[in-house]
Amino acid sequence: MNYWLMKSEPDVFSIDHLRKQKIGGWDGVRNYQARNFIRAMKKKDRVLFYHSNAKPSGIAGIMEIAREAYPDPTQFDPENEHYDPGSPPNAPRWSQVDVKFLKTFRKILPLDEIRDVPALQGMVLLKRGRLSVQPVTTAEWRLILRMCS
DNA sequence: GCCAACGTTGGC
DNA sequence: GCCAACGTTGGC
Repeated sequence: MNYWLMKSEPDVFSIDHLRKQKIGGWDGVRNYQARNFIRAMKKKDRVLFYHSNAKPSGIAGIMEIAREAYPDPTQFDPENEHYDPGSPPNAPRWSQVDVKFLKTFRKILPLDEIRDVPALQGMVLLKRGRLSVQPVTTAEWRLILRMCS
């Protein structure tokens, strides 16, 4: 079992949206490093749902991988804001996964609280602020779940 | 809305 | 292959 963290702006897609629809497609990732993590995800892997550009920004809950990587259709849709005319149809550049809602934390875990926890100083979230899909260690996962459950 | 960080693009 | 210009992310 691997653990991950994925970011979304709640104005666009929040954990409440996912809770209502139960399963959602995580499309629109347009960064190669993030894409490579998407492609490494396995069914049942667990994911922290992070709200970015929020008040406050932080971890809102958890989900799991419901479907492993497949081509993100929005890359071929000229009407879509994530359209990528350079993506070869026979070797699509961008992938997505489907995620399943598991739980909303009673209280969001804000970024500034994460910064205050010594055991979480190594989180990719703190070191690589702009990466929208990133791995989480087992120790980080367990601690965050303990803090938020 | 500002701006720092950083990824991508494209000229050379 | 370098690097300046530019665009995007995301905290504040």
